Amino acid sequence: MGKTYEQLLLKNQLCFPLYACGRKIVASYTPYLKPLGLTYTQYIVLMVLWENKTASVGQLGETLHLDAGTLTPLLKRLEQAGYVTRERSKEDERITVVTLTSEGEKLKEKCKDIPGKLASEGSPLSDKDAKELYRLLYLFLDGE
Amino acid sequence: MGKTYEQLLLKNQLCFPLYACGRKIVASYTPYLKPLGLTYTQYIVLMVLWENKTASVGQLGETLHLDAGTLTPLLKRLEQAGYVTRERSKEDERITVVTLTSEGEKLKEKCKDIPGKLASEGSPLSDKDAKELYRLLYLFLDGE
DNA sequence: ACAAATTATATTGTGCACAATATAATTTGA
DNA sequence: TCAAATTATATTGTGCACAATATAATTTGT
Repeated sequence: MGKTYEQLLLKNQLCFPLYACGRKIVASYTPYLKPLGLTYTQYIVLMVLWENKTASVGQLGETLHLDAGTLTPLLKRLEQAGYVTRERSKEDERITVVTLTSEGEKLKEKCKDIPGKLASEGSPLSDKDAKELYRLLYLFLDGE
Repeated sequence: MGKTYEQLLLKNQLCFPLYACGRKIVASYTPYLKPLGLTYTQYIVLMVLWENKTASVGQLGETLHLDAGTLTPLLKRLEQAGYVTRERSKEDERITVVTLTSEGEKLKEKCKDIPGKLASEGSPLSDKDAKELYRLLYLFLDGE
């Protein structure tokens, strides 16, 4: 194996574990979300709304790094399920305002123990390592 | 905001940056892969084959943490493009053996500079941070 | 004021990603 | 030995994820 190709080895790249960890996160939440009829992406959209009650499609996209092509159909499904409403802003009709319903608010109570349950499954990371991982991930996300 | 809900805050969770970084990795490779007609997942499948020339669907899945539902159609597309062949093993006909073609081998040459180009875009991480991130990600992946 | 540029969202199309199920080949055990 | 269990892959169906494009509303510049 020539030196030239060394960096093409899976084990020498940061990209693969990042990609794999991203999918592992979704997989680890799924057993807790599926009984509630939620996907992971729907869950993090709801997390934003549990903090703010209301948000535009654009604000959700900026917060979660997702585009309208992902959010529009997802929000329609959440609307169909009765967890949010979608209506055009009166001030600026280009904007679609997403608002949590009382049913959506109730879901917060059902979800509040999920992070704790996942933590108690025994994370392979110590508190110190988790903090460091958190720092490095945000450095990677926000940097450049 | 009651203490009970604190752990539901996006900013307090490790899951979101992991999920977002996974997608950012795919997005950062895409500009280099798309001109070659490849997706990121196809690229990492080819990386395994560039190392081994041949692999079963199951071996690819174990290495990349992907299941047959993802791999079968992806491999059919790579076969269609002429980069791999798929045939049942003579010894055990349950196994589908995926083999790199000479066209697939040629792609390795075209891809060998991609990691370097991405690195030169200016990673927000120092070498030391990148090493530490690598360690923590594999701890998270392999642990438990 | 009003045409051009910009902004915000929606739509369309392709390709993952994975759960659930199906199918065929191989292995195991009474 | 041969039925039951296991293994490896394929198929089906749902839901992202995102590029490319479309559309309608708003802003900008002259």
